[in-house]
Amino acid sequence: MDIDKGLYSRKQQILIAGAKLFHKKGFKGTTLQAIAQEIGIEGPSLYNHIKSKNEILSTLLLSNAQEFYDRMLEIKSTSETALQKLERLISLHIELTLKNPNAMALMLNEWVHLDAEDKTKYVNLRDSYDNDFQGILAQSIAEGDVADLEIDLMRFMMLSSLRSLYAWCAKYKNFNRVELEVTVKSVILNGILKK
Amino acid sequence: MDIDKGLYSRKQQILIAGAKLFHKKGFKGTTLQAIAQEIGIEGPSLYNHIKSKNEILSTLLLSNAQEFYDRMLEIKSTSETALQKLERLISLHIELTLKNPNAMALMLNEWVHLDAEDKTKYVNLRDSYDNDFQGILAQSIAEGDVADLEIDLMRFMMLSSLRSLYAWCAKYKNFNRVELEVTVKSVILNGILKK
DNA sequence: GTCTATAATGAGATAGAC
DNA sequence: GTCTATCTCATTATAGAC
Repeated sequence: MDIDKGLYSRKQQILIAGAKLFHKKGFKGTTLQAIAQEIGIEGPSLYNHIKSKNEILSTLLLSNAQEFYDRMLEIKSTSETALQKLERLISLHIELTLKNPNAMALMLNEWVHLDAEDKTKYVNLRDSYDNDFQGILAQSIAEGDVADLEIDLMRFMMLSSLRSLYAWCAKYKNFNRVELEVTVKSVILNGILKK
Repeated sequence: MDIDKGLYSRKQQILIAGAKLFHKKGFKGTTLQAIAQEIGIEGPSLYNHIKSKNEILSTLLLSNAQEFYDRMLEIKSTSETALQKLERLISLHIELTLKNPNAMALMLNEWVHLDAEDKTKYVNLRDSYDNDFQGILAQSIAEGDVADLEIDLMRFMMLSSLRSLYAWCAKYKNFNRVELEVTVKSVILNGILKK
């Protein structure tokens, strides 16, 4: 029983415990009994709050994917340069990683266990995000700020390191957030070589 | 039955099929029946070649982790500059990714399902590799080639994008390998900004 | 070495009392 | 809303014939 009962509704407690355990042991490796125990009730009691084990996963994944996509639309619609938008996207990843580290981990792998309908929704949201990300990257090449390299690969490498940041934050807990943002931006934009 | 019987021993066929299915559906989401079907036999027949389902996973993970570490020791022991060693490490990741894409995917996540003893071995190999990688990075900072930023984070971002490359290769099958290496090195070393 | 039959276990989900 | 008891099914692994 690790989760404060006073602050969160049972449903929220289940989602928090689910994210933590799905991250630690995988969706298939996590039992409902384990989730229930984490919040101090018995397994079958969960069914007063959820419809199925899969519902926990899909709620976590779809809400986070939706949040990423909503924020992308916001950033896309500003009148900044594409490079400024890229910097905002880096900040966005860091912001949402700090807010929801366990969910970030799930978004990399556990979506394969969604059932068909939710998987389609999830993949569509993710693909739309990736597409828009690449569109902004293309624009920043056109604007002369970014190097004209294989764009799929650039987008892929940027998103790979951004999407893995949850693991770094979990390991080095005493980092300074501002310094984290500055360093991540520098590594992505300028590379590791000394100028 | 996707795997040519003539070229590989049954044990090898099982490992190839296991890697493919563990990657696609996760270790816990893959049944022995599915692995058996992939090579054209029945589930229980697998036990003529393996001791348990877990043995398939541990063989895959430990042999690949060992190969990474052996190659690291080779590279470490050369008399090149640290920066040249970093470039060799980037090439190493690409080489092993192309040789064994499914195993690369497993190394990111599925190791959590190893049983205690193998998990310890695996984590030790991985940590040793990461340590040596960071040591070379530190040396290249000392040699004045690499920027003196938060070194844990630089190492982490480099390895995150290198370890995810299997997914890019799977999606863009018609890439040129030389161009891939050149682009990856450029993005990591010089960043995405136009010079 | 492969098969069919089956044991043994574990986990998602439901029923019904409180 | 939570509990205990139970159903049901899937899956790992074994036994023993061929």
